Amino acid sequence: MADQEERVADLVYAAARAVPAGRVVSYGQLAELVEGASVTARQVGRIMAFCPQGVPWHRVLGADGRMPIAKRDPALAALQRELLAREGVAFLTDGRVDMRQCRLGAELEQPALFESEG
DNA sequence: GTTATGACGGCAT
DNA sequence: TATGCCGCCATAA
Repeated sequence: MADQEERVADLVYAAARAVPAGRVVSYGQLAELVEGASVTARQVGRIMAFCPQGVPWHRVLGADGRMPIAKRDPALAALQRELLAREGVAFLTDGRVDMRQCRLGAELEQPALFESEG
């Protein structure tokens, strides 16, 4: 059914909306957050390309913190970086997002970073 | 039907 | 750290 595609999209959007400000998730991670449907990072990318209003699409990045969106529209990459910066997301000198501490659940995966760094 | 590419991810070198 | 390769699913040529 074609509705299945919209169904999956809705789930992806819901998962994206669940991402709090100042936090980011990778396409693959967002796909993992989606429950009730088998979604891959590719699909998330395709779906996020047509995300409606109210969806924090800027909080979705590549697994390495880069913005592949730039190939679609460099302006969006700049906008994304601006929105993330306003939310307090840390950026690296490489221009990438600091997934180490901004990734959703980072404190659960790399607690050491929050212990030594403080 | 095959090949190539894409808002991706992981592993090997 | 940087490159290269493959897997994944969907769309276009």
